[in-house]
Amino acid sequence: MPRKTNLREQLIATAAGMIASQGTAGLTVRAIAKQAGVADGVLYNHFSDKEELLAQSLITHVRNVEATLGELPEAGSGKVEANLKAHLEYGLALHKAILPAFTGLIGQPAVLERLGELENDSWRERFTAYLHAERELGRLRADADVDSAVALIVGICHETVLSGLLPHNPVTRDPDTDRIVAAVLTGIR
Amino acid sequence: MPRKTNLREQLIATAAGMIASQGTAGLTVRAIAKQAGVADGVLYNHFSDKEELLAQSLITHVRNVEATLGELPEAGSGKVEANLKAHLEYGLALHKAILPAFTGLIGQPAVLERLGELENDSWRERFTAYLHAERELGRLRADADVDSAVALIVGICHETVLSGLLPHNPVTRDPDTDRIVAAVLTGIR
DNA sequence: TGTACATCAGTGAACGCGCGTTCACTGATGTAC
DNA sequence: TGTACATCAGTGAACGCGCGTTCACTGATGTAC
Repeated sequence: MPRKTNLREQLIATAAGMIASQGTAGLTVRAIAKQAGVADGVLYNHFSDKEELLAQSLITHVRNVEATLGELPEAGSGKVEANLKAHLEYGLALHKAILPAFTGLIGQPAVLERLGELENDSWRERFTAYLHAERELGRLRADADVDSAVALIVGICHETVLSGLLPHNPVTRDPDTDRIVAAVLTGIR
Repeated sequence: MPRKTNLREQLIATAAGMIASQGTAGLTVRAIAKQAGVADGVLYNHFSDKEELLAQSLITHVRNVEATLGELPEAGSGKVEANLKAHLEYGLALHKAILPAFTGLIGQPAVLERLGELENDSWRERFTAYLHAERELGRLRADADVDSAVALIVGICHETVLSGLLPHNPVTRDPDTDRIVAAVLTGIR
């Protein structure tokens, strides 16, 4: 095992990896230290407490996930259906990788409050901007309620991931993104 | 304080009330016992362990919430817009009251597995049935993708509640149900 | 180059705490005569 | 009716455990001469 000079970064990377594979629920400082191959107490030489390590690791985790996701399409290029589908699938993949880590922290706002530097729902903002641009280009109805469409699409991302986390559901399949896109574009009446 | 003959029911009612006001995160058996005005250990005379009490209390909590919500409209009656809005507002109120209790348990599947007797997303099922009925009555397009519409509406309920729980969002307003309904009915293109 | 000392990141046993859970005990209530 | 005993729901101090955190100590490394 190569000796890293910067133990702080090593601990963050290790914790981020553990968050990715098992979430934040039940994640202990001892488990992180063992995984990193260092002593239990060493984390307090580099962080004020567990929460600071967790907050930094969450940020790293989110960035790691975003780095694996492709680019989002530009307004005006290609077909609207395909672009909408790409945005939806991006959001689904993003939330599937990220939401479990955050839901495990719902009882502890202290960690979440340290995440200010993580500009949060940047995907949602980009998606909103994309739809506004398409509307101005005339590729969506002039009176289309873009903000509601965003809320619907973002919601289905959360809903899909949450349903998978709460085992009370019989079967949870990923939604058919083609059909969702069609429904949002066309409506049901 | 009136002495209840059935301490088991008293403990469930007390815990359900605490779940309603502060969720399941950080809920301890001592806090429940204190709130109920009984000894710490008495719960083990009536339940096998904390999880059994929690599971029963969750069921009671859900039923309490459902009892406060009004009736859902019947297909064919009134206007579709108003009916959809009523379903959406029902779902929003239901999830706002229920989801926080469940998200606090995401790390502990043991409790959730004891909830089998709670027929779970009965609202979702009724909503799906409602939309199918409206389509057969000709009040929705014959080729309307009802299942996707359900997924979108359910999703926005989860999304709204979750955004309120995760404090990383600047402002979380309840969605404008009229606009959401219009967007789902009409689409954006 | 060799030696003595200072530094300081890293160590891991130990601490305090809160949790779920246990169990010897209490004392009100029911029963037998 | 009165008395002795049995029952048992309820009590709460105590237990074991895992957690985050601390801190006296180690030992490799750098520095001075």
